[in-house]
Amino acid sequence: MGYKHNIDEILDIGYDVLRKNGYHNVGVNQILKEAGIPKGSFYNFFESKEDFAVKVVKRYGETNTEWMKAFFDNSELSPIESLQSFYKFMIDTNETDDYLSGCIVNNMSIEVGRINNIMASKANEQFISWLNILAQVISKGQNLKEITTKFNALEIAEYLHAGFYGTFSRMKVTRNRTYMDIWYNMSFEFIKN
Amino acid sequence: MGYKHNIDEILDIGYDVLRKNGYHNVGVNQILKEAGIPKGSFYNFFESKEDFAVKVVKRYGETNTEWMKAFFDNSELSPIESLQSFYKFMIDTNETDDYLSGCIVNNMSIEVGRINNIMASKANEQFISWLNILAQVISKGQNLKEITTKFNALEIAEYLHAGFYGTFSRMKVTRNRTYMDIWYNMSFEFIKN
DNA sequence: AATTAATTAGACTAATTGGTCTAGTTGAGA
DNA sequence: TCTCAACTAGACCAATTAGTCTAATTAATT
Repeated sequence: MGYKHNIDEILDIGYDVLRKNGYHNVGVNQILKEAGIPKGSFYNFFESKEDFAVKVVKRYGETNTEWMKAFFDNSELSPIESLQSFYKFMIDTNETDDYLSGCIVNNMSIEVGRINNIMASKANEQFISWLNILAQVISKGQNLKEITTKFNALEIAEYLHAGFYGTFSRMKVTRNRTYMDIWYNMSFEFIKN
Repeated sequence: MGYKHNIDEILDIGYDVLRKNGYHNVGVNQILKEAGIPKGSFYNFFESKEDFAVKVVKRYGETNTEWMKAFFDNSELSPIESLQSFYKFMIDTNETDDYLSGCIVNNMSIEVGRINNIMASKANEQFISWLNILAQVISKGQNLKEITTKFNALEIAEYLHAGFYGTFSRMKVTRNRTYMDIWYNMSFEFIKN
């Protein structure tokens, strides 16, 4: 049966709250309220607010890693086409979100990357894990001569995905997808062979 | 003579504090302490903490706009070379800062862009102002056939500069310039004719 | 010299912060 | 069925939050 509350459910709610509002702008009490748990349970599950936030990032990062793996494994498109369809999907997802939240790993990196070593290294971990999946697809595209070989696959992956992060800064203040679409068109024009 | 304290000096100190620590992680009392002013003076000069932060971003943005204008006006390099030297300088600047702070406009966009309309529009204003300067240089480079004409100057400017913002997320958690240098090499390789 | 508005100074406030503590409850294993 | 650790519950705490208020001081204007 288990007890009343479940860590993963709390982490999922925490993901929403932290992604939308950031780290320092959210109090523990707000998390308790949104998750519907008493403080005792929170501190039974997590050592501190920091520990909670790190675990939120970890869970999201790992879930997303699995999702990405499945996405590319199941794709019947060519490598470059599957990459394009991946980023198209990511941009569309942000549209349904009114372009306001962005990516929690990016948000945490910028807000607390400098002042919190544990969060910094956890965010970096997730990013690298995604990067390796992208690099594999890029590598396949290079072998098929779809993608430029001027740079190696991992570099192109980092270029693409961090470039995508740059679009979030613009999106959050312009609140539209204009620049994300420009980024998409230019990036794929540049890396195509 | 004037009074004891000066708004611009407070804003300059505020720039340092907010850039390094973010918005919600800094209290008004900390600003008072670092600037050496009493609370009465702060609330005499600024309506609120938000008003203060917006004015910090405005002042930095405008100062930087002037600096960029002078940088490109005084440059004796060709357009693409002056762009390269500009970004080289920006990367070096972050190195002296131990790669921890980044750009305040980017930081504020990510941390409070979603939840604070005034800050969002002020950050966007500064970004656009920089963008226009970059676009002018890019346009010159396009006329000289140094830079690709596959995309218009403003699009390339936004692509370049927001891409550079993406590098900050990586920098803040990896705390080195590796990815910034990769970004630099790839971006200029891609936009060169 | 008198008046006035701007500025300085910091004590104070109500609300909120992250976190602790104790008491009671639950569920699984012996 | 008994035992014990995990969990639930929320009152409580010291510190901090953004912001207010009143009084004193300063500089410029009349």
